Amino acid sequence: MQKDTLCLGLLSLGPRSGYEIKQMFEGPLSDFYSLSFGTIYPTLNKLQSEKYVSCKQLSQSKKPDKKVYTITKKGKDLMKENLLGDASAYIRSGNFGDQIKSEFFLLLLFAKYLPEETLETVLNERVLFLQQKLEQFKYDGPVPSDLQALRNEKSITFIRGLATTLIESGLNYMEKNRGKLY
Amino acid sequence: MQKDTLCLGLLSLGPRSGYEIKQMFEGPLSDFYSLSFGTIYPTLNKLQSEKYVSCKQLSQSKKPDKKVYTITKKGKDLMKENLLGDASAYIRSGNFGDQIKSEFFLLLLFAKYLPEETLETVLNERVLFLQQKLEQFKYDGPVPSDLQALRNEKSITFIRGLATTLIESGLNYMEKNRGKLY
DNA sequence: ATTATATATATCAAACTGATATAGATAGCT
DNA sequence: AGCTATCTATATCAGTTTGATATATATAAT
Repeated sequence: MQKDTLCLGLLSLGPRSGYEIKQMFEGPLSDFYSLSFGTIYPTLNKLQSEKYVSCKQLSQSKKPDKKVYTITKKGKDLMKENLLGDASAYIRSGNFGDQIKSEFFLLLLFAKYLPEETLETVLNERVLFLQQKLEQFKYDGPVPSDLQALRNEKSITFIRGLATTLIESGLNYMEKNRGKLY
Repeated sequence: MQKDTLCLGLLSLGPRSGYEIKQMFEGPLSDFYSLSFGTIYPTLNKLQSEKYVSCKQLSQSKKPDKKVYTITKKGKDLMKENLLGDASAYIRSGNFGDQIKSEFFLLLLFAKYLPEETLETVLNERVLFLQQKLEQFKYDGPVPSDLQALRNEKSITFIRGLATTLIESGLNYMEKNRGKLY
């Protein structure tokens, strides 16, 4: 997805600063996508200069100033147009679409070059790690207020449920079939 | 995973040209990882100049010349060293690890901006697409001989099985819960 | 006092991709 | 025979993106 469309989409959930957009990528979106500051800040500047977002400079008492961006009518129109135009391309992506870029799968591919006890440790730690992920996805407690907007999206509920299901069946498969790697 | 380690790993399965390594990424590895020609060719040149691989220029009668690379003892040692050293980092990656980069999940996140009939089409096509993927992973027929080496790896059997399981439970979830998106 | 951490924006070298260039061969169509 | 398309094969490069670093202020912990 174009960085422009993505930033507009996140701003459509409510006004935010670049730093806060990054926090979304590191929090609730961290398993699905990310953009770096090096992409976010130039994108917001470009969107502002082309009037897709407006910007208010806020002086905060105990924190540095921040620039809060709000999506404009023009920006919402562009976002909708881009989503519609590119929807068909996104059907074939990620999490069994084109690419997963899984370093873990690559490591398994070359598992025969690891000492057996290393492989054992690796698989044990992977299981632990996935169990932790599962807890994270299942956790329904309070989140920082500026992230609650995301949490409340119907689509986030759907995606969290899907992620939970996928991790559970992956864990199950690993526990039943890890013997095949030796 | 470092491109060096990855290329050495693929060459450890048998001597290959840069073009043939790319074919692996576009064939049996396409759902898990990829590198472009712009990365593969410079990497092979660097590995050769540092004696991690040797190179034979082959004149072919009906095709362009090709450079076939073979991993050396020094190269195999480096590969094993790197795999061991980085193994713990790869435990927390992809397919529920750090990042999926799923354009499809992003599209769902903004599903409310799509007309209802578009969303319906998108979900239907995603189901069809995943069903096709499932067939691909289940297919056990003949593959080009230079890719058979990969197919025969124990780890590939494990990973294909895992992918099949994940797609199946993902499909199942989507069919049962798609109503939650409207 | 010092170190660590958090908020906040900005920049940049290094890495990587996607596209394009080059070149010989084959295959199908008219 | 000529034309277009596609495949094998290597190479290069502009444009994009990341990961790291710089800058600045403030709080919390040791």
